[in-house]
Formats: sequence, C-alpha cells, structure tokens
Amino acid sequence: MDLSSLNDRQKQAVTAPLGSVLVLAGPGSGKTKTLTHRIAYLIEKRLVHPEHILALTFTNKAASEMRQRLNALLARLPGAAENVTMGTFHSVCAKIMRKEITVLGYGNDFVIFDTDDQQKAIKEISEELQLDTKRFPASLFSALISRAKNLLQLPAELNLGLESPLRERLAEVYSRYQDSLYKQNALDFDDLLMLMVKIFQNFPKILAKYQKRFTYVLVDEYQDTNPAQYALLKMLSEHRNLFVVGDDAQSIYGFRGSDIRNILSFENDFPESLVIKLEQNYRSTRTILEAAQKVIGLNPEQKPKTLWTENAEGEKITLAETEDERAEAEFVAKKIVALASGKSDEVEYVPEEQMDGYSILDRFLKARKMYGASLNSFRSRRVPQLPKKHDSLKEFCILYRTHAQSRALEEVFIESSIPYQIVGGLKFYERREIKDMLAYLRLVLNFRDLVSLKRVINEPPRGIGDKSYQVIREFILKYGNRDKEVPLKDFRADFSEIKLQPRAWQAAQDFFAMLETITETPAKFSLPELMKVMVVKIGMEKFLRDGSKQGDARWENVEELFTVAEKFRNMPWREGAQQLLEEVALLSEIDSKDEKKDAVIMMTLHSAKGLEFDNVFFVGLEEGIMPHSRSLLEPNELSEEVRLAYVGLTRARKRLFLVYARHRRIFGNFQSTQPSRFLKVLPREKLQFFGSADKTVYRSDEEGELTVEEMDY
DNA sequence: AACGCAAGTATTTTT
DNA sequence: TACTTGCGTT
Ligand SMILES: Nc1ncnc2c1ncn2[C@@H]1O[C@H](COP(=O)(O)OP(=O)(O)OP(=O)(O)O)[C@@H](O)[C@H]1O
Repeated sequence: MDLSSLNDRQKQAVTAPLGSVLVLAGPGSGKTKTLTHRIAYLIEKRLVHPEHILALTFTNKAASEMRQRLNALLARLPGAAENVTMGTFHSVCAKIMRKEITVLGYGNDFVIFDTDDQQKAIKEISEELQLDTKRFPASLFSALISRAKNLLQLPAELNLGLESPLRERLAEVYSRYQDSLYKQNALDFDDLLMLMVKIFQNFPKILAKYQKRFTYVLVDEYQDTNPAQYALLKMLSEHRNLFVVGDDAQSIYGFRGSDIRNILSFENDFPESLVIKLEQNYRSTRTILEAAQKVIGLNPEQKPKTLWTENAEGEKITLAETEDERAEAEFVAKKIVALASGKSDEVEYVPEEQMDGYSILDRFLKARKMYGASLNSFRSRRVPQLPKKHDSLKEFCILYRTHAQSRALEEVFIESSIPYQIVGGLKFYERREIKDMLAYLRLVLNFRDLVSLKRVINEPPRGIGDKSYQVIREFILKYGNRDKEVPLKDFRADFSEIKLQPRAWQAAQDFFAMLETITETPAKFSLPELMKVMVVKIGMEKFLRDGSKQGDARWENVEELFTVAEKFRNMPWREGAQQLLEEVALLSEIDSKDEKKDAVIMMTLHSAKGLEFDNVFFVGLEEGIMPHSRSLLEPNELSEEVRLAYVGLTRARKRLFLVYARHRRIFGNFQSTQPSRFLKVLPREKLQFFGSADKTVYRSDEEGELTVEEMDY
C-alpha cells in the first residue's frame, strides 16, 4: 500500500499494531487523512475484514467523503469500501436499533422524533400536568431531558442535581414523556444512543453479536463525544481495537453533552493504548497558524501541543472594522469580487451600463423577493458587482457565530450578483408543507404518532379543532397498547364509538378512512407512487396552491420532495418511507452543501468543523457575538467560545479576513458594539488593517497579562 | 372552528 | 425584525 503521502508520525499511526490508538493533534495535521489510511491499511493487509470495521464520523457528509477517499485508496479491491460500516453515531445506532429494539417492546418500525417533535410532545404533557409554561417552558425540559439521556439516566435514575421544584417537575415530565414516546413508538435523538446502551447492558447476547461484528472501531472528532457515545465505544471495543483521532482544543459541542474528558483521559480509560501526536500542519500559512495559536493560548487548560508548518509565511491577515453589519457584508462582497475577478486589490464600483451579467431589474426583483427591498432603498445603494466571468467561488467561505448573521450578507450578495450557498438555517425539510407531507407519511406507517396527527389532522382544514383533537388523542392513548399492535382497520371499527360533535365526528372518520385506504396500498407500489396517490387523497395541491406565488412555491416544494423519493423507487413503499424518514431525521446541517454549485459558502462555525477553504471570512467578531453573550457567565462556556474561534481561524488555507462592526442591529434596534476580546491577542505585525481597526483593538498595551475572563469591557 | 389582528418575546451553537 | 401566542369576532 502506498504510504508515501504520509509523514513518519502518520505512518506510525496507520501501521500501528492492533489495539487502542489515540491520535491527538492540532488542526490541519492530517488526523482525518490518517484515519482514512488506517482503514485502508487494515483492509489491504487483511488485518480486518471490511465488514468488521465500524467508522464513526461527526456528520453524514464526512462519512460519505471518507468512503469516497477509501474507495480511491483501495482501487485494487473494488467494493471493499462499500462494506465498511460508516456513519454518525446516531445513524449507525438507528440501523442497529431497527433490528434489535423489539427486546425493549418498541416496534422496529419506530419513528425518530426531531427536536421539534420532541418539544411538541413535551408541551402536550406540560398542558396535561397544567404546568406554568412561562416558568417551565418545553424547551427547558427538552434540554434537561436531553442532558439526562446523554448521561444515560432513565426516568427512574434521574439525577441532575437540580433544585426544587424544577427537580420534581422534571421527574414527572420526563417519566411521562418517555411513556408517551413508547406509546407512539417513537425515539428521540438521544434515545438512539441511550437505549442502544441499555440494550447492550441488559442483553449480553446482543452485545456479543455486535462485538463480533465490529472487531475494529474508529472515531473521528473524538473530542466531541458524549458519555453515552463513550459507553457504547467502551462496550463495543471491549477496551481494545479502538482507533480515535481528535483535538481537545477543537471541542465545541459541550452544549450538546460532549465531554472533553473523554479525549483527555483516553490513556487511562484504555490502558496499554498508543498515543500518537501529529505536529506538522499542512493546511495553513505560517501567519494564520501563528494567529490561531495566540487565540487558543487564552485557554491555559488546553493540552499543550506543538504545531509547525513548512508552508510559506503567506499574506497578512486582514482585520477590518466596519460601521455596521451592512458595511461588513459590503466589505466581504467587495473583497470576493476583487479576488474572484483576478484583481488582488480593491475594485472600483462599476457603472450600471457597463455591468456584465444581470440587469439592475433582475437584481432588484431578486432583492425584493428575498427581503422586500423597496426601489428607492435599492437604488441608493452602490455595491460592487461580480463580473459574469469570474474564478470559481468554491474556495470562499464566510463563517459566523449565529445563523441570524447571514441575513445582511445575503442581502448584499444578491445585490452584488454573487452566488452563495447557506448551510443549515431554514432548511427544506423544515418547511411547513414538507413537514406536513412527512407527517402524513409517518401516520400512514403508524397511526399512533400523535405529534404527526396533531400536525395534519386539520391540514387542510377539516373542521377538527383543538378540542376535538384532544378527545381523539385521549382515545388513541387509551386504545389498546403497543404490545399487541392493532391494525388500522380494527382501530377504525372501534373509533366510530368516539364521542365528538357531529361535524368533527364525520371529519375524523373520513380522515382515518383515508389513512386506511393509503395504508392498504399493495407492496408492489413504490414510495413515489404512493406519495402521488396520497397528495390527491389529501387534496394537497388545491390546499397549497391558493393562487398566490408563495402557494405555487409551496407546491413546487412538494414536487421536489417527490424527486427526493425517487431514490426509493426500487423497493416497496413501506420500506422506502421508513428509509426516507430516517434519512431526513438524521440529516446533518452540512449535508445540504452542494459540491457542484459554484458559490460562496456561508455557515456557522459549528458547521465548519473539519472543513478547509483557501479564503475564510470570519465575521461578527464582537463582544456578545463572538464570544456570545450567553457564554459569558460560565468559564467553561467561555473556554468553548475560545475553541470555537480557534476552529474558525484554522479553517483557512491561504487568506484570512477578520471583520467586526461598530454597530449592529439586534432585535431590530441598533446597538453599539465592542471588538471581540479574542482580537487583542493577535500578532499586530502580522495584520493588515482596514478602517480604524488598529486603533480600536489595540487601545491599551496593558491587557497582555489578562485572562480571557478578565478581558471584558 | 376559522380567521385576523395585536402584543409580546426572542437568537447561540445541532445529531 | 420576525415569529409565535392569545384574544376577539364571525
Ligand atoms: N502528509 C501530508 N502531506 C501533505 N498533505 C497532507 C498530509 N497530511 C494531511 N495533509 C493535508 O492537510 C489537510 C488537513 O488534513 P485533515 O483534514 O486530515 O486534518 P485534520 O487534522 O483532520 O484537521 P482538523 O483537525 O481541522 O479536522 C488536508 O488537505 C490534507 O490533505
């Protein structure tokens, strides 16, 4: 096997004897690359069969990219890469659970509840218990339940050290919530991990089966694993044959239960393990690396690591101060236009009549559609224009702390005719019409799914309001139980007994009759075929296309969903629906990124984990945003902000632009802002300033000795 | 039950 | 600013 593209340390990791290995190293040192080569090596040297390898990544996208690379590395063994099990913890657990969950009493056609479904289920319980939803919002319970599950605490074992009365309320809600999930045959995200652990703990035969199946387990981004994931690894790997890579300085998912101690105590947890440190960075220029090191230096608790590079010193980092978020976006647009049209320096504004490409009318129409720009405000703005002929935009990336920051950028990019792609934020699958369609599908598979029922029983309007829904809900909850599954047909016979107002009664009977006819579709039909019948029965097109343009757009989205469903044409519709729903529920934000599209990419710092770009714009570097105001109270959270900034800076290969605004609109009104404390530690001589950034940021020299917490304003 | 309007409130970060 | 929630009217 060709190891020539690896350095000595990387080779050592790739060819290490079987046993536990930790590769602990900084950004851009080739951890992911090493992990991929390790898999290839194990397969090619016939040390482990591909089917016996389990590789866990942080996102689905990372998994599919790894599989592609592996395929290329194993060109001489075609098909081998396909046999490796790869995916996120959640998706791999979901697959295993489909086979094994019946031991817990759930059906293996369970649905996966996303955060939204989860909160709706909790809300119903809060209402049932007549809790004060101001004092105890569903989002609070949802976060706490998630925390408990990540700590592997079932309702009976709940112990989060909370104060009364929250402790008692949570215990009640959690217990009822878990019952409710069970009755609906649903698992939430955290159940996928927690219940998997519980199965392995309580059913040693099942555990043994998977220990035999996966004799070698690899984990990328190990610093962001939570206690449940840790427990899984510990059981699966029987303390051996575990290969993990990560960097404690890049742990950024603490809010989701990730525990940095997993990587810090690997050596103790897995005795006789081999720890390998990679120290050469292949990604960034020396300047970028130096700046990043300074920032992470704000966290004394991070494990010290050497990181050097043979790369050139490179260009200076640009530190720009702008007036507000609009000017910030214009600054970024201007730089991108300049760089992508081959001019390394400033561009002049192009007079309208000389503009290539789009007419001003086009741009105005787009701007109005996107954010309702008025003609006057639009004309008074002069933004640079991206020429029709320009370099590829794929190597431009804009990073921000929160999704809300993308708006100003979007507005300016539309006006500048710069194609862009936003990762995450308001997604296709979060649109109302799409969620409705998926809810119908879920109901067709499982009429006990109350969250879906509530969503669509009156969508389109059928004359079944909240009162009637509550009665139906009670009926279903009391009706039989999951242990002996009742077909919808039998349910319907009994459902005619339900006591509802005549109009609602008829509508409800019709609704379930419709579900039943869809459910009886023979298995020879595929999912796309079923869905087309389904929308007709529902009357979806008439409902959505109300004559407005938005209505047409909504219907187009449904048609787009048909296209997605085409993937599942070669299997019975039930299976297809299940796979579609699972895939949608477990999508990662970054999965939506379209590699083919030539566009500037915008995303949150969290989504950028593991990625790299030639040109990175890190915007909104202000106190309150980066670090975020919600993180300032807890030192742990502030440390995580430092790591987040470190992740952001180290995404850049060649050029890095840091931008902050003096004023920013927050909740609609302007507030003045202060530059981020993280900027103060950057090496001044490696920066190129724009605006009065130099003066504003380096106001005093005495701050050199302060800790991050002390650096506040 | 459905619709419309007004007030109030919220933004980290995601599988 | 934008979205959700609640209230009042039909
Ligand atoms: N030995 C090497 N020679 C040349 N390039 C390398 C070498 N090792 C890694 N690289 C390159 O360095 C870049 C970073 O690699 P990789 O993404 O694997 O790093 P990483 O340590 O996983 O980074 P991060 O911690 O940011 O996720 C990639 O473009 C990779 O191709």
